[in-house]
Amino acid sequence: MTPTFKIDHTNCADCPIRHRAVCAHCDADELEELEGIKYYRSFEAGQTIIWSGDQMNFVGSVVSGIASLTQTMEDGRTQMVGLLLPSDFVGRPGRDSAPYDVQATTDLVMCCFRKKPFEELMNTTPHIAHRLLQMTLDELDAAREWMLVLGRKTAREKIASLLSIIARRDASVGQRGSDGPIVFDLPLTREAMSDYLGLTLETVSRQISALKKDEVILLEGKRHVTIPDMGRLMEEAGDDSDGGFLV
Amino acid sequence: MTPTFKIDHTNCADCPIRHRAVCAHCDADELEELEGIKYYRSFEAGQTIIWSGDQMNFVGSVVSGIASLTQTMEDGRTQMVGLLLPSDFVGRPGRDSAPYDVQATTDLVMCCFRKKPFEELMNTTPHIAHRLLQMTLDELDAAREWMLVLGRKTAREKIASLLSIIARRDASVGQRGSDGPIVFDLPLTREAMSDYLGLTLETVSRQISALKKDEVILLEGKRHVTIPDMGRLMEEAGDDSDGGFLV
DNA sequence: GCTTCCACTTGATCTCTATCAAAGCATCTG
DNA sequence: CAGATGCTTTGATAGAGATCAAGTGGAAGC
Repeated sequence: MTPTFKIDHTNCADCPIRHRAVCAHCDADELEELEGIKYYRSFEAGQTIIWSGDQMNFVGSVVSGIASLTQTMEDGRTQMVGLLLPSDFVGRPGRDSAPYDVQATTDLVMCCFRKKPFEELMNTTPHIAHRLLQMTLDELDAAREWMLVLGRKTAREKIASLLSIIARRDASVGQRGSDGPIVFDLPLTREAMSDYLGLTLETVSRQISALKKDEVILLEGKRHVTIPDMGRLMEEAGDDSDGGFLV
Repeated sequence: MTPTFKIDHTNCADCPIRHRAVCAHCDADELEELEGIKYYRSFEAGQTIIWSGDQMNFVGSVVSGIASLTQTMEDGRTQMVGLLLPSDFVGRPGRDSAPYDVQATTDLVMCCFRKKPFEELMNTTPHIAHRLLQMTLDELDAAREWMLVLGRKTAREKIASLLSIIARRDASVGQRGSDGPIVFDLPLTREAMSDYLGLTLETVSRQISALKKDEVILLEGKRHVTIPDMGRLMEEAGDDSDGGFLV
């Protein structure tokens, strides 16, 4: 349901970026110009990539690892407002400063493009502008879906919602549509989850324990999750079985 | 801080649409083509314009009145995910169906464009595509700012946040930057506010009474609000005094 | 004028989640 | 191995907001 542009990845083995991203590898034919302004950056877990208010002189995609967008109040309360998984786009063409902190939640590699030349390219290449609009609409959908989670769901439903997003994005590659169990490692600390869900880390821990006790999920160690029945998890999340499209 | 495109409205008296919208009036020079596919629609308060999942065969701007975007869970819990004030854009170029209900919160007039021709125009007119991207980025910023409100603010802060948005968007026209009191009529019922804020209507009512008792706001009747000190209200909202850019 | 209706207010109580506090359990360090 | 450190779990308690239940007040209709 997601892909707006069908990109053929068969000749693109070393490209980690999936359909939604703007990627020099995938579009080498039409976007050779990007090669010149492209560079890679690595970050360590915990590192802040951009502070809220800073100049942001690049755009880019996540290659590997996880980044988060967070907003912070003066008194220290924080809310994660976006979770960037591999292939997700970061950047605000036409804008100068970042309205939120961007942090590396795990070790992270990004594929960046200098903003100025990227914008020029965008202005002369309708294709890119169009694709960016589609990506931004996707992000907007995800943000709005998440508003329902934050505003109206219980702690237990919030956890189930988060798990089902991560399961779908992280683990389902190669398992699409299968009914079997889904297995993955949680890429977030309990604290990061609490920042995303508008909860405290204690509540996150308690609800995860409860879902485990009720066998909605199986836990090995603290991070290794097995979901025996995805449908059951989505019921717990309060989603209709159809399944959304978050983040 | 908001306008990305400076449009001169001095010769545009009958155009209700402000800087952020795509508007045939304002851009008559370059967008004459739009005239042919433009039409107006009126709705009564309470009417549903689009149901979640429906085909959405137009895009458009709010001319007068207020519309809301809401998501609903199977058990009836609802969350408003967007509030559309005059000049705001509705529509998802490139998408077929709506992911949420669109409702007229007050009597409403919209300026619509048939989607197909609008999209064709968009594909051949980089200017429009570019402007749409900017508008979508604005909406994304607003949605993310609202995630902080939903996830981390107290009921009192939520109400103050909502009042300060409405005050800035609704009443400040012609009062920009002034330090004097701000006066406006609340365009939302207590229930609509509760849907927007992730609260119950009783809590909304109690917190409004509390803000009134503490003289953060003055109330005449149930809807007529005076804000004697905007700075005070924004402190109550937990915003830094700079002031955000919501909705 | 009286009734009805609707949006709103206010009160009493309950419950979920936050808060405060302590302890468990890996991994790393010396 | 002992100790430190970081992430996590669990327990006890408190508090913000939900829920249930009346009641108010203004506008519309008869």
